[in-house]
Amino acid sequence: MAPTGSPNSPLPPGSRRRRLVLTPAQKGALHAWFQHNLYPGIATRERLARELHIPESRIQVWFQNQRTRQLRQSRSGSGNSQGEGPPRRHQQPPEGRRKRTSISPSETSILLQAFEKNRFPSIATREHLARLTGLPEPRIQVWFQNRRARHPDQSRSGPANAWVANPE
DNA sequence: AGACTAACGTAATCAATGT
DNA sequence: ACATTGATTACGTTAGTCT
Repeated sequence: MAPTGSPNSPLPPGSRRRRLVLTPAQKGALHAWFQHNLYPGIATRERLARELHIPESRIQVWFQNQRTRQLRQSRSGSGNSQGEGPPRRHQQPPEGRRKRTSISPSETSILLQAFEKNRFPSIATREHLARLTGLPEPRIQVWFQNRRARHPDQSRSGPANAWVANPE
């Protein structure tokens, strides 16, 4: 039983974006920047994206993963209690964030419909929605993350339902 | 087969914007 | 002041690459 197949597939195949393979040159450049700043702002990330020919969202994820890697290595490596940088937040003036994306009511309506059908859209679906709305796919991914966090599956036999009772 | 790591998830929080 | 919601963080998990 349970031949080659997994007992259950939490995620349909092809739901993730294709994993990209970084060249040694790209990794080198990223590591170099990481040394200078663990928290690059949108301007730096966009510049790196242009120079390395990597989507900005992938740069952002690389820095996220890299911070975790370094912290993990710092800890388990040895009884290092000081010297290396503890999770010191940006000591330099923090670089600017991405400008808040404004999502129009009609765009929200499109995303909302998709959300009701599937709270975990595949990369193909997210890209489709990006075309429909004209919004960048990474913004759509974040939109779904925020939506899931703030609108838990209400079809659960939970509390007597106190959500938006619509006053008036 | 196991190490490494990009992609992705949640939870908490920061922060812009509108009322 | 406060509610809403987009953006970012830490950290754990999933799954593709490489040895």
